[in-house]
Amino acid sequence: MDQKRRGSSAGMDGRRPALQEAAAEDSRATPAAAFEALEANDLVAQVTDRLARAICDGRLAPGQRLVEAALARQLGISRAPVREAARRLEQRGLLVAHPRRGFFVRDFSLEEIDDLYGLRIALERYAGELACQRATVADLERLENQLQLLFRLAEEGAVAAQVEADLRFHLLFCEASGNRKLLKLFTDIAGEIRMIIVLIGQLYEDPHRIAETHRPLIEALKMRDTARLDAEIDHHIRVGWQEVRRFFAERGAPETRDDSLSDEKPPAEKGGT
Amino acid sequence: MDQKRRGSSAGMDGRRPALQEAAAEDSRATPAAAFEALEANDLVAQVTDRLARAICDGRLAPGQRLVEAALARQLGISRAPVREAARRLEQRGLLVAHPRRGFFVRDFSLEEIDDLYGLRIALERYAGELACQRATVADLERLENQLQLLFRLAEEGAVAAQVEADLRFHLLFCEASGNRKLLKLFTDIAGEIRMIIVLIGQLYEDPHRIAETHRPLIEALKMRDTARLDAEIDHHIRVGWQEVRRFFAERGAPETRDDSLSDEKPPAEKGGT
DNA sequence: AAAGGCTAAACTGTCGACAGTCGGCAATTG
DNA sequence: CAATTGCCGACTGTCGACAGTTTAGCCTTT
Repeated sequence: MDQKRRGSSAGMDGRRPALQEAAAEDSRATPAAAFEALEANDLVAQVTDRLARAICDGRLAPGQRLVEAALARQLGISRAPVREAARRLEQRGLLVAHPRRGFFVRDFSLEEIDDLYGLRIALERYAGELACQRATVADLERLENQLQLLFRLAEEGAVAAQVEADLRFHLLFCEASGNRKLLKLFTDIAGEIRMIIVLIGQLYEDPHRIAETHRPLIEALKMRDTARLDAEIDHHIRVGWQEVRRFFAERGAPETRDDSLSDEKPPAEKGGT
Repeated sequence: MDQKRRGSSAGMDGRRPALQEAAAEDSRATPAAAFEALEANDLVAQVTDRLARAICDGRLAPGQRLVEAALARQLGISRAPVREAARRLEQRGLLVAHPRRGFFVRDFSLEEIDDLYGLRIALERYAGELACQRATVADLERLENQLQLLFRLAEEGAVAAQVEADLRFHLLFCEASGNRKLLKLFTDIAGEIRMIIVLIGQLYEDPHRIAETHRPLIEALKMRDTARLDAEIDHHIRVGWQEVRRFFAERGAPETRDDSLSDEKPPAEKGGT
């Protein structure tokens, strides 16, 4: 009876990153179909988005507890949507759920970071391999543009934006692979990477050089040189990995509640995402 | 320290008249799959488990719709846990959620199968690489035992059990990599693979030979021969992939609602999981 | 003053109730 | 007779309410 205004404090905000929002499937009647499909009332999506942003912006510190009821109240909605949103963020790796105790903002141990980056390399290398076979001119163009964007942001000193653009560059790469499942997995991983980078606090020492390190990737892809692209990707990511590792080594390692084995260490150098 | 809880809640009198007559009248949505009511704690986990089993056992056909309320009634619980379980299965790839329309049992298009297997190769190769560096004697032993189990089940002609054991063998492999995140991702993928295999209906033509194809993997790992292991894994999986592909090619391709690009085709031969 | 036990407060897991939405069937129209 | 619009029923998205569990703080005991 009181389907109250969900605008108290939880209005509806803008859209988010979405790569290629394909929503065209209804081409039946309505000739002048020029209306964009609106999907406003999706509380879960909105909450998910907000929380994700808050976490990645560092407004919510790692390890911090999230109380469903409190959040729900702040947003002016019930617990159901909040709960659902939290679940989604959990699967994306931004939150962890402790049964009967609720959700906590994800914190990363050094081991987890290594696991993540190692996996990232494996996935991106595969993406590169596929992209070499399948990438379309449109894909290449998008990548080129993204590269230009990286340079522009570097000039402007827009660090946060550059981190975002950097990640997006890699997503475009995965997209060019044509393997949807791969893109999906990588998207989640990118989310975790983003969080790690933000946690560390800007590590971009030389924005322009960072942007530069992406050029070889496109070059190799353009030449359809699988072997070289493979090597470039491996190197590119390892550089960032070792940079992250350096900053994280001194930071605290959270709950590493059981055994563990770690080896794999990235080479040396310094770099971007 | 958490065994006795929840003394039949619901209301105050603690009675729950639902359930018994549930299946009788309901013959519309969620048909044949007659689930028995459950009663304990952690409902979500139980429901998740049951549904997963039902799906993998083929009791729930691909594309079939799952109605929250109906399921909840059959299980004698409310919709909340069912909903949550469904969400989990969605992220595991066994269900797909259509906004406002509910959950449907996952169906695979040929493209999705290709994406999946391609990804699987990438992941298992990485797992193999790591395992070569880190696998402990205990890991090797577990793998050996699992291999023996495969042979035993082959002898007994326990096809279903062998499929399960086969998948587990590969999981052990990932476990030996020591990369937890990798293991997690692969576990989900294995779930989808399992579903595909079951959908196809037993494809094990020569159980013993299938078991045999796993031996080279252990051999290479024992020798810590990364390159060879890499090649073996690639080959091993591609064999299964092409087998699956053959069976699936004639089957129907479900809703592939958008564009798509597909290339990647596995070599020839025939094989197991 | 520190350790242990007890009580109250804070939360999560579940439930049952609604309202709005989606899909299909049926009456209507040309 | 086929296409279109309106209506009806079936379901999902949300909500508010409880019960049992876990956590935190206070009091008692050694």
